[in-house]
Amino acid sequence: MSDKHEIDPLLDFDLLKKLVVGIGEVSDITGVPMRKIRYWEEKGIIESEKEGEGTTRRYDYLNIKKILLIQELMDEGFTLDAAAKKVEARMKNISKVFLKLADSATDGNKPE
Amino acid sequence: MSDKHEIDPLLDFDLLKKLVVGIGEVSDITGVPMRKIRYWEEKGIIESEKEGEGTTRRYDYLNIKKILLIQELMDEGFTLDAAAKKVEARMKNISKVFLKLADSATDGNKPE
DNA sequence: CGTAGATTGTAGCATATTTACAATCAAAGT
DNA sequence: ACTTTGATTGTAAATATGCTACAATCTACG
Repeated sequence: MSDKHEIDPLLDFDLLKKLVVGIGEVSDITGVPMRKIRYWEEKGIIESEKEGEGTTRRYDYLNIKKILLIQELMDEGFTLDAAAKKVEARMKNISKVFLKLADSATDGNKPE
Repeated sequence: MSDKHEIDPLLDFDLLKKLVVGIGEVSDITGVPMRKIRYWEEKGIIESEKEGEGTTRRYDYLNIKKILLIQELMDEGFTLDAAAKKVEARMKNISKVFLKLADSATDGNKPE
């Protein structure tokens, strides 16, 4: 009992967590140019994961969400740093929800 | 009222729907070799989306889930075709759940 | 051994991404 | 007008990733 996989979860968060896309996709999805995404990264605002050593950037759900939020705030007139700071706060909640869902999906059922 | 974005959804399904990854990522995520994925595709079992004309394959959550399920069944001894058929049935439910969540997230709140 | 189903290997070419250096552009200050 | 600062963009050369089309391999079964 409690093998690798329980039954069908409603949604496979284990899989969703692993979905990481390249910078081109992020650009397509968010409408933010690749070049700008790299720039934000240079400034330490975004942090993509790199698999091996000199490989390419990968972005997960949370990264992409963050990019979307920053862009929204800048459209409203915030500076990059201000937007980043504001988003940073919201990301804490967003991450918490996402990771919590992901975790509870992983261990199946836990009383406490 | 009812602009582009409502408030924070718990999860941004609109974004999740758009997450499509390259074949290399799928291979990393699922453990199924790229070559095999392409083979299954040749046989019509998997259908990746191609953006433009001669561009590269993209796989979304549902595609990847399907690949995982087929691999599981084959590990249990099913033939490729049998596994594909069996999975096809399960995918209907899985898709329904996913797309339903995605849709209800998109229109925010709809009585009927 | 022969056959069918399943998978793998690889060459040659096409597309995507990276890094690094530099240029641009708008708004604010003096 | 000139300069500064923050934000963004352009691009070349190298590396990484992916595509197609060919053929080869491997296993189970009669």
